[in-house]
Amino acid sequence: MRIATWNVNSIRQRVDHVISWLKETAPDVACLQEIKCTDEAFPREPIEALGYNVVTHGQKTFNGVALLSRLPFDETRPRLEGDEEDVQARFLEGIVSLKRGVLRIACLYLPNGNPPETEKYSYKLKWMKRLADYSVERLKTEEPFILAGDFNVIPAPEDVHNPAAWVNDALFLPQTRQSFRALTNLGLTDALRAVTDEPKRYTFWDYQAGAWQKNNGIRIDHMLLSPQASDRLVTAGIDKQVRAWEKPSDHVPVWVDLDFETKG
DNA sequence: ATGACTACTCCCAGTAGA
Repeated sequence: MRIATWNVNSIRQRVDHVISWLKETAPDVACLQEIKCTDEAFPREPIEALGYNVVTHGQKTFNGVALLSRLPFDETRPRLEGDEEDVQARFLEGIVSLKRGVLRIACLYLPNGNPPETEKYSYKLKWMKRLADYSVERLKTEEPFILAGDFNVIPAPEDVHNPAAWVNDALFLPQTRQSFRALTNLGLTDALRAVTDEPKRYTFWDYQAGAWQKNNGIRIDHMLLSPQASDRLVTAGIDKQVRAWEKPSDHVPVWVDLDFETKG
């Protein structure tokens, strides 16, 4: 089965792209970030028409995440535990049943954190700690799960065109990368890096200054697999081609193929 | 280089993104 993630930078601007991409890549489950609208405003009909169940956790103007699944959801839950005061719509998990057992998919939009000397950065680091705490709890179940989304983390120098330009940025600061490694050190696998060491496998190119044309990109959209999901990893990829479409998102989709049997 | 581009919003100049 195929699981994918994509920061669409406004679902209302990008619904035609999402429809074309769903037909092309045909994920069983897709995680969307930055839908930038309320649940009521989400254009669910054209997506449901392709056979997807749609669950959203949106808010006006900013953030917002959605889960699309061809398999029915046993359960879905918005919000990352660990801070009742956090009202930003950045997390939505869903559970689907497989032929044997279940698979949990967490769709996340991790805070950007810039500028680093402000509370935006401390919010990012706290959010990453909450994500680690969440992962520790889920790992105890020994059931397969996936953290999929826009992590706003450049894990390593080979994941950025010009590392020197990013050394003081919240996406690449040592403490940010350390917090990302804290996740992988728990036993979660960076799916793309499990299948290739190739540098420059980017998922984001800025709209400005011809970044796409110069391949001035960064790899910040990731899929982290629990041990029981990683055991089933067949391959992973990046749908780079959508960045060349007309009026694109600045991010492109990332996906994994997992050898799980589905029901029916 | 206080830039560049895109999308949001009390509909338009200000904010946010990365």
